[in-house]
Amino acid sequence: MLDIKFIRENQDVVAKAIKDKGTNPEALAEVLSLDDTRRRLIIETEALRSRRNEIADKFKKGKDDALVAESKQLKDKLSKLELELKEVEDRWLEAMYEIPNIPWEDVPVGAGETENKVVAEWGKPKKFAFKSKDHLALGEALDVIDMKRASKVAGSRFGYWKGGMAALEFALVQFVLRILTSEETLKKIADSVEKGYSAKSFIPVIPPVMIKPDMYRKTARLSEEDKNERYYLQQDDIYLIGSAEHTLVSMHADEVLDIKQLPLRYLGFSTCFRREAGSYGKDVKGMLRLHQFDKLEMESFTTAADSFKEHQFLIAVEEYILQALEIPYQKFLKCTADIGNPNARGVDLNSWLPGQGEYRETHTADMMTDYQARRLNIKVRKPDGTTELVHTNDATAVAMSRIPIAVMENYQQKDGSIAVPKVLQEFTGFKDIKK
RNA sequence: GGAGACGUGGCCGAGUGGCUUAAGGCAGUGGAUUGCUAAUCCACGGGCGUCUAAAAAGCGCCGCACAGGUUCGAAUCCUGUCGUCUCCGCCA
Repeated sequence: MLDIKFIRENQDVVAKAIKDKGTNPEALAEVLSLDDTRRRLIIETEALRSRRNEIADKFKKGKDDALVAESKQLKDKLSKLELELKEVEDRWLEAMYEIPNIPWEDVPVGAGETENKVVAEWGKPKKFAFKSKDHLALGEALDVIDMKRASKVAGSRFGYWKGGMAALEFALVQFVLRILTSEETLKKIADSVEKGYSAKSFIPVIPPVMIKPDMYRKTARLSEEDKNERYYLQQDDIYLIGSAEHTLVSMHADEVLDIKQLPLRYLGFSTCFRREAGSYGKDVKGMLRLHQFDKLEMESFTTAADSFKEHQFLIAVEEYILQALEIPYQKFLKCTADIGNPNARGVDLNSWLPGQGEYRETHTADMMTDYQARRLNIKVRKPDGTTELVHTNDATAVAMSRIPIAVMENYQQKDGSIAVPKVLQEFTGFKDIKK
């Protein structure tokens, strides 16, 4: 959510953001008109309350029947006004959620995914001296993927990872955990962003995978559109998370953080749940798009001054991981329509998947500025004693079905076996996944 | 799932219907004083509205888990919800 004062004073900026992001064009006018009504009602109710307090004060000296009558009358008027005010405020808040975050200055204006800009490329697609296969063919032959039985048991878009590939996931977890808790490694990465930038370790977290509706709303990840994508457990009025981000960012709701704690970095490991309601017919083959996958997610809380650097830092971490795994990728600066409502900026890394013959999204980094923090009410106390909203950043460390797929397809060998990337071998304890 | 206790500011903690402008303490920030440090003293401390070009100051309203209710008046009484703790039950 944006600051209403900012919206009032910068209507042209907000209107441009709405246009560039392609969100509801009515929202701005609605917010402003509801805001006018809201403030008018506030003034009226406060006048009545003020008079009521005045009367109550006089009763300290003695009772007065005329004043009792007046006060009773005030109460009637007040309860009507307060009801009206609450309705207007609810509607205003709904409209406020529809106003998107303002895109950062370097975000390209564009109407969809195809207008994202490639800003960097690392590695080259490998040429195989034999006929390469996709992960499903490889996995079924090696008996490390079983989608047929998953479909019998759970339905479409589920899979079993088995044997060597299940072990590979645990190896990836340990590998990433080691990098993100090593200040020595992080220092190199942080210095690449800006000499001397904080190399503070990430705190590993295993967060809840369920979240209350109200809290979900406040993370700006439960818009009407988002709801189609979420699993909701009616019996318990609770949602399954789509990413660890959702329960990590809300962890500090209604808190005032000490500036010495910042940057506060978490590495969350969780299963992620997605209905994939809008993706019928897309990626139906294989493990690329599932209802359920595990993910290591980075989440940072920083001051406003550091948030852009932190965003770059998280991207640098993502790149470090892909480079260590020797997976070729392209780096995209996402355009206004593709970054999403709460983002000020977004960067994707698309990894080369030989079996698909294309680069596919494996990482995403979101810069949220104070958009999430405002509704979650997360602040930081600055050295001068005042408080300001924190800025939040989130980014993928490793998304499990996609990186394992990238490993399978990039590391496949002529005999159909899969070589384990060097950096993972100490964690798997084996060098190949064979029949 | 059952029984009980509890939920007050950044933190601790008093407050059982109007003497509360939420006491007092700790931490923080600004200032005064003092060779330095420490100590002492004073002030400030959340949100919204109003005023303002913007702010500050001022004024008003709200704020004692959340939502309702009773009352001229609620942190205080009542109801519901959520959460925490203790015990019992169930359970990996």
